Amino acid sequence: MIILAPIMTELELYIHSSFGILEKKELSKISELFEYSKLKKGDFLLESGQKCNKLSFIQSGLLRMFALVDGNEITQWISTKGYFATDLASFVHEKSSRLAIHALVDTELYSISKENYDKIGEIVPQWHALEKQFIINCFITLEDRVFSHLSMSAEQRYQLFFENNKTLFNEVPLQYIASMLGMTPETFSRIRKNNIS
Amino acid sequence: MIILAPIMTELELYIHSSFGILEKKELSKISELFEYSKLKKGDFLLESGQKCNKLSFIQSGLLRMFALVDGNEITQWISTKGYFATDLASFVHEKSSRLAIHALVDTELYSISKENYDKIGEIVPQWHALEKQFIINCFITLEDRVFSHLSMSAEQRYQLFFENNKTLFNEVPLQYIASMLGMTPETFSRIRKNNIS
DNA sequence: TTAAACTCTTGATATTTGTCAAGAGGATTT
DNA sequence: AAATCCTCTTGACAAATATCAAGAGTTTAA
Repeated sequence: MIILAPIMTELELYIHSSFGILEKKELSKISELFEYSKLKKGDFLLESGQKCNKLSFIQSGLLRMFALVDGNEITQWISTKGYFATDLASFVHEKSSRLAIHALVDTELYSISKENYDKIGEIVPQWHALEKQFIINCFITLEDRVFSHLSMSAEQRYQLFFENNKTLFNEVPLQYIASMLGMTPETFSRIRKNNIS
Repeated sequence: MIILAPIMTELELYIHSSFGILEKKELSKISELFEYSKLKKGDFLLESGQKCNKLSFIQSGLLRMFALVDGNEITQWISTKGYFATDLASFVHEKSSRLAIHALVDTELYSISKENYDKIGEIVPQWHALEKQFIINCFITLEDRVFSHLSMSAEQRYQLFFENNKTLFNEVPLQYIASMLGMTPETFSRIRKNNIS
């Protein structure tokens, strides 16, 4: 892969903010492991039932992960620029995915195969520590999310999420956010009416 | 710490099943990093607001993690023999804990400090791989749990959990399981009445 | 071994949230 | 520019779940 300015920016930013500056040589070695691709709005990165054999770093755009349950789309998560997207269970255990991933807008990705992913740690030993930190943070985020379902009403979940993700509300269909928060679009709409601000 | 038979059994079992047999010397070095302790039923391993500065391996017994919200105890999780218990957010980021952890029955623990925990990887390099695997599995478990709140009714969550955790139902007050599944004890009781088996 | 404290259940009722149906406004396509 | 599809809203109603209150068994503690 040719090292493009964009990936240097986003990925570098990510790595830099995590464990400082790397040798240019190392950074280029890492970025060579990734493959650039584009998705048009609506394109699928992963279809339900497939094996998710790559991890994708979002250079720009938005991805939605969802599953089909009884004819209803359940939105698990929406991933934004600067984050990774994958079905971790499928990626790690090489089993078919319950989730589909599609692009909510035109999206640029840098994707890495499982095989290449394992090479990162060989190139940059600090990677393992970063990776661990990253997964732990994902874990904590999910723990908070479970907690919100145990202790909060739909309205409270809405308010908390709105405070922390205001920009997302202008970027994606609200029905997806509703689903992600565990409520119907109708309930979501009514809650919004009571929270005009 | 003197290496007792019990920790050899449970911890060894855990490590063995994960990455095979270690040199006895290494295993003993690891277990020396842990400290044995006992909790009586009702004793607290961690009180809400404290920093959780250790990770505890449960040799025997049961621990419940919960938070107090508006005077209601929200049970986040119940940990059993052979698993670790900690407030990961507090342990990793050294901030005060939202959760309290107490013993539901007399419980034996092997606890390790953050400082000593980091030494494990120095003694057994494979530890990092195991640790990563472990955290990922926890992540996947939580992801499934979130999914259950997005796509399932209280009754379905009950049924799923019951199928996978039948023994727990005879070991702990059911109200804790109800809370952990995100419903009141009354709803839980009514669901059980409809699921006599 | 009695009293107190838990734990679970059940009923009556209130609240929250979902379902169904219809329509308005925007965006996209032809 | 019209037709079509999306997206969001709203209303009426239904279903799921919570709340409150009381009571019956159990367990725990004095």
